[in-house]
Amino acid sequence: MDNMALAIADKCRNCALRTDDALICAQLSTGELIELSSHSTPTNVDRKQPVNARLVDRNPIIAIVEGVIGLQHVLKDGRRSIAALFWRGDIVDLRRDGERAPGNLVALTPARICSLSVESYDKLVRDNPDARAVAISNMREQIHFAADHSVDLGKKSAPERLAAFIFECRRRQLGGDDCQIVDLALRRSDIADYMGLQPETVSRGLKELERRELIALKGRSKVRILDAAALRQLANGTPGKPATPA
Amino acid sequence: MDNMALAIADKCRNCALRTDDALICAQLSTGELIELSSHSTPTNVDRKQPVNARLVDRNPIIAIVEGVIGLQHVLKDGRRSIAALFWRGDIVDLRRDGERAPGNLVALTPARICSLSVESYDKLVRDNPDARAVAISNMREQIHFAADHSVDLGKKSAPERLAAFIFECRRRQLGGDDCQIVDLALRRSDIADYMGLQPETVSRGLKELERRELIALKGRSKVRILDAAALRQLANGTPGKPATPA
DNA sequence: AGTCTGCATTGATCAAAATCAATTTGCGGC
DNA sequence: GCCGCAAATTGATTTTGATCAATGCAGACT
Repeated sequence: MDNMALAIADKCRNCALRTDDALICAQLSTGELIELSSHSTPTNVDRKQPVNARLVDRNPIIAIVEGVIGLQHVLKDGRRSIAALFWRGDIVDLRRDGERAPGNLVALTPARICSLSVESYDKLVRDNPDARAVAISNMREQIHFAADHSVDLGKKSAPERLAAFIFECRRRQLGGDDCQIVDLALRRSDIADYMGLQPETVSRGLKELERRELIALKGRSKVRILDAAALRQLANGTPGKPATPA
Repeated sequence: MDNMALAIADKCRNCALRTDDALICAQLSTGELIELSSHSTPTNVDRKQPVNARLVDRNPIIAIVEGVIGLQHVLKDGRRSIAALFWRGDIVDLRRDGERAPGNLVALTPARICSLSVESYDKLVRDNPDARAVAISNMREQIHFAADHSVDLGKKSAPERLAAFIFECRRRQLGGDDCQIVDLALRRSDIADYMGLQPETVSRGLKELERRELIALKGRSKVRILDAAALRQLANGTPGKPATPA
């Protein structure tokens, strides 16, 4: 029992995946947690650093504990795009077959992740219905989110995309959906790569939202939402008046 | 036993979901199939028709039997975008919460779908490990595919997107990955809405691929791949020489 | 305090794709 | 085989955002 307590203390005590009731490790019995923890590797990743390839290769299930991780694809001529963002609680399953390159995970903020072995993860999903429910529901959210993101990239203007991005940040940040102040979390160039824009366009776009009095920029990475309803409208693709005419 | 045989005969006999070993209903015992079939509604949908909203509302799990279904979002000023494509064997789980509009399913070719009740679908995923494996692996593919699609939309040129689209069609069509002739399946304007382009640009882009001798257009909807390697390169984002210079 | 260094912003061009407006082309029905 | 029509193509023009090139700024380090 001391061993068990110690085993948990070692890695998992205080880990958000365990302490937040909605997340995967909170669904586990003590025994399951100990078992899982012996096949998991928690790691800190500095901003801009890729997640260790060897680690991913051995344990291709990555749970995000803290920070933001991007799934990055680099085209052969250097164009970079970030196909998806993963936030606290998300589970990234990197197993894949097929002809297209899988892309690689990079930290877009200082981050903490925990990589799990496929065997223990699959076992959990098989045997623990609560863990399974969390895992499946996270997958479903990822699918729905990806669809929304495709709509953003497919047909929206730069300001619309940025409005959508601000809401994504708000939804995923600790305070949740009712904060007035939103932390953009990523650098301009990462926002650009994620939203299919150039950094300059991100900059101008945020300025434009400010000019329309939908937001106020507070320093480099914080935004105060001034008119949440109008910003939401814009994010959802309502054309949006070209600002208050004189 | 006659009843059982009849019950299967009624709806599920000859259904691809049952006859194709890789698909969900092929994983079920006779009893499970009968049970599921009593909570499922197979439907044909004509091209351009939305999937009946009431049907989706009652049974929000949609399995694609045949044809192509698109998840369509229409912005308030009429811009249309198709966030995802679903092909034979795909399972669409439309349950979702959250602020963004869910989008609606429309048939992009004449299609056949089967809508399942959440209860019986969840029961299946809970109790039948093989069915669960099929369902989860389909979700994982959808996630990976969506990521690839985001890369296409985020940073690729029109010809690159079209090359990627041709490969998507090839991968999902019955013949599979080694066909020379690919059926584009969708109309130009649907391709446009899916790939984040305008129909005119799709037309010009396909012409461009033909000019570069990567493909040959065979009628309106069929394409012969002339140089699969180079086309793949282009799809993957290698700049691509501006055609054979004189 | 002073410099260094990465980011962010700004401004001036440029190019790709969108838009607008006709035609043209196939294809299903007679 | 010939209509009729939706879909596809073509061409001219405009727009948006990318690109290129500085400049500005704030925090880290000495």
